Order: sequence, then C-alpha cells, then structure tokens
Amino acid sequence: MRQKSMLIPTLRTVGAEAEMASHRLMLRAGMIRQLAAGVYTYLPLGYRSLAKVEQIVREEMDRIGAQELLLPALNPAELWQETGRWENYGAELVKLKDRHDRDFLLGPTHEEVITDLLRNEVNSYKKLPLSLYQIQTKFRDERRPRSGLLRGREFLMKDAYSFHADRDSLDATYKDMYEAYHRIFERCGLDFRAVEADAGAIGGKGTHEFMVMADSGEDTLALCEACDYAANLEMAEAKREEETAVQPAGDIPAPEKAVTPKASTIEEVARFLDVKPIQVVKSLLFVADEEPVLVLVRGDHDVNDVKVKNVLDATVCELADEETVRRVTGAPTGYAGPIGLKEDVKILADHAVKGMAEAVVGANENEHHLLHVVPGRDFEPQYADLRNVQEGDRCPRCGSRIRFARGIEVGHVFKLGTRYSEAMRATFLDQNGKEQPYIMGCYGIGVSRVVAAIIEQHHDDNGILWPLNVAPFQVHLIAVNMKNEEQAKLAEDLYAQLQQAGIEVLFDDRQERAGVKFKDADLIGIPLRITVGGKASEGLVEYKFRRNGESGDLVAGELLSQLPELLRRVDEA
RNA sequence: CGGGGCGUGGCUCAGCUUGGUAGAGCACCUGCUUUGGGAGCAGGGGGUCGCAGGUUCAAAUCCUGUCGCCCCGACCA
Repeated sequence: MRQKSMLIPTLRTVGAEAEMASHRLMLRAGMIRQLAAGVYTYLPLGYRSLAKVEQIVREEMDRIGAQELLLPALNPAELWQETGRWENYGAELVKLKDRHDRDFLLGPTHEEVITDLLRNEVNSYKKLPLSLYQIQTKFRDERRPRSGLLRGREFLMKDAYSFHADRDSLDATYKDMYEAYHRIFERCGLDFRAVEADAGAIGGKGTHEFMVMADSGEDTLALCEACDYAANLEMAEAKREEETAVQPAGDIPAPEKAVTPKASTIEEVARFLDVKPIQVVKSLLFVADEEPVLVLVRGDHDVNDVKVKNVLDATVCELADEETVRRVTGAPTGYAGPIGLKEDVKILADHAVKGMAEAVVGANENEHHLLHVVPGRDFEPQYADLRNVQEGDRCPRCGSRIRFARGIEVGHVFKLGTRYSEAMRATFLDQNGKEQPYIMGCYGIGVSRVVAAIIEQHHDDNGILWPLNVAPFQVHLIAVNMKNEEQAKLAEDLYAQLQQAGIEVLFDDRQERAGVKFKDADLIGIPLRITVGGKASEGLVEYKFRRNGESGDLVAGELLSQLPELLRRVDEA
C-alpha cells in the first residue's frame, strides 16, 4: 500500500478529553475517529489491525470445530420477551420501533436469536454437540461510554454458543474454548490472566473472565503470590480467620450505650471511642428485591454487594436510600446496628464478624453506639462470605498472600446451562425419545476492545509498538527523499519486490521531509522499518525495529532473503 | 442518574470577566529554497462563534432554554 494514497490522517495533538493511551494513540495514528459518544469509525489503518485480531479469533474458533455464522443485529422484541430480558436487561438495551410501530432492539448479545434458530432446526441428540459463533457489531447503550474503544456503545464482538445433550459435553467444549482463548490472546501478544468471575444474573459455576493486565483497567483482580489462584475482586475469597480471633480474657459486660457525637464513619467512631476499626462492626442497609437487609462486616472490611446479592439470590440489590435507613433503623445513616432495629429485617454478617469477641455497633439512634456487643450472644445473624478480599489476605487455596492487580476484561466463558433453552422451550429428543432442553455455553471476546488493550500494553512515548501478528502492516518502507531519483528508484524497486513476495508493506512515498516520515512511522508503530536514504548510492538500506530501536545496514539486494530472520526477531525485547 | 467542565476555520486553543471590525499555532492551496527526526520565506483560501429564544442601537461575549461532548462517581455484561 502506498502511503501517499492511503487515508492515514495522523495528528500531532489530540484534545485533553482523550486520556487513555490507547484512545489517544489510535486517534493520533489515524486509526479511528469518533462519530458520537462511544461510537467510532475505523479508518483503513485501524481496520487492518481489527481485521488481524478478528482473523486470529476466527482461526482459533474454527480449529476447535466451532462454525461461523452471522445473526441479525436487529431483533424483534417478542424473542426477548420470552426470556424476560426485554424488560430486565435495563436501559443499556437499544430499543427502537419499525414503521408499523413494532418493537425491535439492536442486539447487545445473541442468546435469544441463536436459541431460536436451534429450536427450529435441531431436534435430535444426534446433531449435538454444536458450537456456533459470529463476529459482529454489538450495541449497548452504556451509561457512560469512555476510554475510546475500551468501552463503546457500539463495538465488535465475537460471541460463540454451544449446545449439548449432557453436562460432560458442555464441560469438554468449555475446556476447548478456554484453551482456544489462551491461544488467541497469546497470538495477540497480550499479557493476560484467566480469573474466576461472578456469573451475574446468568448463573452457573466455573465462569472465567480473561483479563489483560493493565494499570488502566477497570477491574480489580485478586492474585495469589504463590499458586495460580486468580479471581475478579467481586468474586475473590480469602481464607477465613474467625478461628484465630482473640478470645476474651474474662466475662464481657452487657451491651452499654455510648454517646458518639458526629461520629458516623468507622474511623470517627474508632477515634472517638479509642478503639481500632477492627473492633467496630460496619452495618449497611441494603434493599434486595424490595426487602431491606442489614449487612454486617468488620470495620476494616468492605462489603461486596455482588456477594450479598448472590447470598440472597436477589435480582436487584443496592444500598438503601436515606429515607429507608431512617425508617428501618430510626436513625440517620451511620448509626445502624443489629440490635434495636425498628423493623424486623434479615441480618447477614460476614464470617469475620463471628470472630469479633467484643464489638462496637451502631445503636440505631442518632449519635449513639453500643459497646461490649458479642456476636452470637447479643444478636444472631446469618453468616456468609460478604466482604471484599484485601491485599495481604490469605489465599483460599494455599494460604499465601493475595495481591491486587488491575485488568481489562477482553473475554469471558460461561456455562449457561438450561436458562435460555428452558425459557424458550428449546428442546431436543434424547436417546430415549424424551424431550430435553439444550445445555448451553456462551463465550465472548470483545474484538475491538482487544485492539485497544494491545495498545495499552504495547506503546511508548512516541507511539504504538505493534506485535507483528496484529500490526496493520509487517514492514514500513520509507523513502527518505522521493525527489532523489536514485533513492526513489531503489525504494520503488524494493516495494515491488516485497509486494511480489506477499509481504504486507506500507510504502511511504510521500513528498514529506524525513522527520515527518519518521515521526509518523513511530506513531503508527509498524514493527519493522526499512529506510532507503543516503546510502542508496552504495546499494545499502537501513532496517530498524520499532520495539527496541535496534538498527543496521543491509545490502538492498539481500533484503528479501534477510526478511524472514528480521521478522522473526521483531517482537523480541 | 448525581457532581464538575467544555462547545469559536479540518485539528489544538485564545478572545467572554468589563458587549462595539472574529484571532493565533498547526493543517490546506500556490511559488521559491530546503531534504535522515514534525523546515524557511512570500502569497492565498476557509468560521451562521453548537442550536433556539431574550436583553441591547449593537451579542462569540450578558440572560433563559435546549442539544452535544468530556471527566469523576454510582451502575453494568
């Protein structure tokens, strides 16, 4: 491709609004342009890298026997009403009407459509298992799109669905997918981890998210320093500590009310009463499916609302508003506690609370707390794992230290079970002629997000450092001075040779100064640069690796024979 | 959805407080010079100042409304 005729509108500067490295660099390198909040055009250069990632995904899906198809993005509401998601999916669902005033939506995911297809076309266990996938634009009306391609309202996604007659078959495909995902992200040059994740409303066990390690990531990961335990914070567990709690030296007196003026936070209470946060119970009122629930954790811990929601098996679970808190506790927020509530609400406590020999709790009265409260003696909650793991906690597997890291979610694999097939009465006949709902799995990869994640991990101050497999071109051929006939001729000749050899080459044949060309080349980040310059008269050209800056001279006539070795080394360092 | 900020040539921004001829840099076009790290000189084209009302002799500037975009938070597959 000749750079003179290719649309690569590089920018010297971008506005302050783009903060993420991948966002800024994709704008500057002329890969993308924004059309609306969370909606982007892929320019030729950006589209080439997107297509590279897409192709890697395609090859690895095909390799494990998944079949590619393409489902409609425009879906009728009826299908989504069958599973209840027309109502429940929330405001993220892009809804619209056709000219006959019928309801439609733009698909954010495709369980309904694929299940509908299968129930009509596949009725026998003999046709199972079956894995189908597509690579398609998805639509989610995010509350706050941000960070360029990392969180858009329209984005490219690979979604695969598998259908099985039994659990073992699902497990086998899940494993195939899990391994295929590892190959995909490795080929993309990513440093990533598969972590245990919350299955969310979809339910099911053994769900994994694939996280690209990046400080700019939105998710917090809990990783064990010794073993391979890795989990999303919303799911991570710690080894329980209640057995190690200090036993009281003697008898603990009955609860006693204490005045705690203007002390509504754990820190303020602890300071005022001269105790440690670890001796105070944090009490938070949640509303789960309309029902108030009091949740207790130790003062130095944080409640994990996903865990609360899962323990309660609730659909919706959020912190109660001020009004509800006053009604249930009789006090403003900050003074709730398990004793003396105005209403009879369910009380959940984290396991660590059980280990508190003598605790301070809110008195359900403005500016008052209770001292000498003993869990099990003065109140009896239902215990569960309800808190966020903290750095330094013990790994639930091996007991070593847990550390945190940030990650960008680029993929997830789910065992769906029969949730959709049952709701949509999608069944097959088993060997006994009995009707059974399909057992399903679903497997997603955010393809456009992968491109952004690659740049988050592979860039420097001057631009992108593409791994060879996903670079828009393999070689950037630069003619320093197109007006110099000798240089132009040699460059043209090499360009023809490279093309002939099937090398993906971008030829900078523009009438620009060398500085402009080099700056653009660094920004665009093609891994191998071949420069035709002053030494053209001696038949020499220069090679340079974008990644580590290594450079040297080559005899122009030997470029083609040297190229395989150069390309082999281009990702090193 | 709550809080904050910004909408002025293609891009990045100044001008607004205190109303009075719409600016700079980059980019673009022409010519000459230059040609290995975002060149120099000369000339030139391009903007209903997001939109709609209002105040005023006069609005980019003041007021009201509205739309769009960004950031923080809440939320989310």
